[in-house]
Amino acid sequence: MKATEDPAKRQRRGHGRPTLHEVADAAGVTRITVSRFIREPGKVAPETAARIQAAIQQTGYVPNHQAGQLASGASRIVAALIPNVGHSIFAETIQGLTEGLRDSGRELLLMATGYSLEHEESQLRALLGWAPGALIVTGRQHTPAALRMLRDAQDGGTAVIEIWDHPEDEDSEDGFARIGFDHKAIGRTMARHLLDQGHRALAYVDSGVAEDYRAHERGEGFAAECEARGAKVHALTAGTGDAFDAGRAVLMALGSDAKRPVTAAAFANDHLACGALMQAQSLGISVPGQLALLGFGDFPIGRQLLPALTTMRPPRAGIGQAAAEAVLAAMATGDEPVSRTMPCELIVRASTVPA
Amino acid sequence: MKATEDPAKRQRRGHGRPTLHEVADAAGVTRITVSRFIREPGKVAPETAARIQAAIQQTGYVPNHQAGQLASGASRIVAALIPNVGHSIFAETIQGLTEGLRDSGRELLLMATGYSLEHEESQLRALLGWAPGALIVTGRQHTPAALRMLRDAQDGGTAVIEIWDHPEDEDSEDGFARIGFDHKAIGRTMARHLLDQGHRALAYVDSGVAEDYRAHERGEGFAAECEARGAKVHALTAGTGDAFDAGRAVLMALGSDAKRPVTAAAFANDHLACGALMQAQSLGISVPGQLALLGFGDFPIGRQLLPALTTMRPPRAGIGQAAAEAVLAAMATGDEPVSRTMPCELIVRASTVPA
DNA sequence: TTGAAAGCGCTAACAG
DNA sequence: CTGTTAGCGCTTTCAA
Repeated sequence: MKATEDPAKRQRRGHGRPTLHEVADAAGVTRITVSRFIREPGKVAPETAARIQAAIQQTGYVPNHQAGQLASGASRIVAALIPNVGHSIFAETIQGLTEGLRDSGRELLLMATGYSLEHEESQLRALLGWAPGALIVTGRQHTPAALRMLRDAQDGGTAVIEIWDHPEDEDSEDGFARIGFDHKAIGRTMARHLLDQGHRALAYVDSGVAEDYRAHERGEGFAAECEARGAKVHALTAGTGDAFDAGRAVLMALGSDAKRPVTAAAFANDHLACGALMQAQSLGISVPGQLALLGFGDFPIGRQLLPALTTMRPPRAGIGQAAAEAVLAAMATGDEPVSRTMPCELIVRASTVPA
Repeated sequence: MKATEDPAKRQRRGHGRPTLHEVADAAGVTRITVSRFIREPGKVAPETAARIQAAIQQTGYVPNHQAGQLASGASRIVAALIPNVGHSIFAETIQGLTEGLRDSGRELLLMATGYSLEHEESQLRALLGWAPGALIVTGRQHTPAALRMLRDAQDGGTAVIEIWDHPEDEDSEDGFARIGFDHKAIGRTMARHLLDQGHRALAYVDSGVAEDYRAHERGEGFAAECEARGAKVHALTAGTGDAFDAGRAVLMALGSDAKRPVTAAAFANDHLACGALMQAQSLGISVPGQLALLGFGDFPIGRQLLPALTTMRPPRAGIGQAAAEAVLAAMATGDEPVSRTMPCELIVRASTVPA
């Protein structure tokens, strides 16, 4: 037994921070009254409230959410699984999420899957341990075990949402709310735009990230539309390093292959397209005269180049905000969150349509 | 008393998920044995382990971290406060953080402050409620209340780290470990590079984000070095919209002001500098002949332009990884985390040095 | 308006 | 190797 029987920190376990009990002592009430004051200040007598308020200030009390959540069973946590937090497209979605959650009294628990379904599964397990009130996952592809966890969570009252993917066909329903758009349909839109300009020999340049199935699906839609209209499509895949460089490399490949007299190319994202555009400029290839270029994502740089890049504008931050709204509503009402289609807009600029 | 005495879900409160107790029943042992199996599988007899493993599978048990942390007092949470999650510079830091934390059994609780110290304070309060084992905040400027919370947390054994700022002078020590670099010194380096090229009339274009004091400090260092070497410095501030556009606008302002015969300009970030560079191209201003341009951040686009942009390369993801390592080490040993200078590298390209 | 009793799900300490 | 006892800090009835 230590001689240091300092009354302020005589706890045996715990983390030594002030608890409700110490605030209550300092205010001359019991713990429950302090607890009430924190949650429903109106239900406490003004004088008591003042004393408690002072005691909180004086002790520097910070409520312990773990204990609170454990006791109440209500969860304040919103957990999100994102492929890559550093990628500008998802970064803005997360920013939208954090903004949408701000001042809602909810906290965001975030993990990056690195586009790996296996990581997603293990991280989902870790996340579920926090008994989140809501779960936001990217896309609709999951391992069987992850799917089961998501279903169990939803059955247990957790709001589950899949973002960045919302196919139009009923066949792909999996019982979870979705916020996003149909990537195949977007691929079709991209093809349609180019076909309407009269192109008959096109290319789709896919992302080098093998697990980015959404980019692949845009390619499928693109190819389907081309074929439906009797045009030729070539499928390429970009490299994985710097996206601008990868785009430049793709353009070289496209140009050096005499068997591919492509007059228009669509890309999995704007960075690839911008790289190709800059390389075309270096090579003196006229855009869109000799080659039309179409991107996806509407990254700021695309607007700055000459010619400016035609692209699809997805609601990057909007998806995050919509997801925040949806889970907040679901957590408030107890209902399941509702799906929402967030449309993607075609931004026509000079890289596909001559001035 | 309800008639529905379904043995599987007869709990009164709680969230209805299976608990240790149900796993234990299914495995024919007591809760503590299951708990042990989960934390230290080696300390359980192989046969028992197998039965427990099966019971976990069968029940779909997920450990409740809130309860675990509450009981053990040990925290698995790493909380981080970042100005803007969507900004590419911080997005990569977060990505570095999540990667550094992966498979460590820690979870990242993330909040964005929007560059506001008031937000930081209130979010810090919310974060502290989770009794995080580590706290990562951006920069060394905090409100007095936030500072007190950080100190209290550190005194209570929480690992606290400030990232993206690590001044060299002792005067600015505040007792927290820091991972980053000295922004004033970087500003000096930037100026030195331009001064060494013979420039005598320079400009520093500051960020339009008023609260980004780190960009301001780079400007201070820049100005100090210029003045020390008897050169003239003009201070400008960029607009707040699209950074490329803001950079373009700055270049127009610079060019149209006859009283400012500036021959070199440094920018708070690469996007501003790239905007200015592209605008110079549009206007036929020769870079670096008539005007040398210097950025900060080493964003990928800077390498692609012609001339390529000279810039400072900060360890964007590296800071996140280093922070992860530092807090993991501190949480493991119980010591305070250690500071680390992450150097920033000058990348000389053609926008300041003619080929 | 305030308090007492009970318990959320888990783990530390000590036995056996 | 396994179990018992006690309790983490808070909130929910229900009662005063």
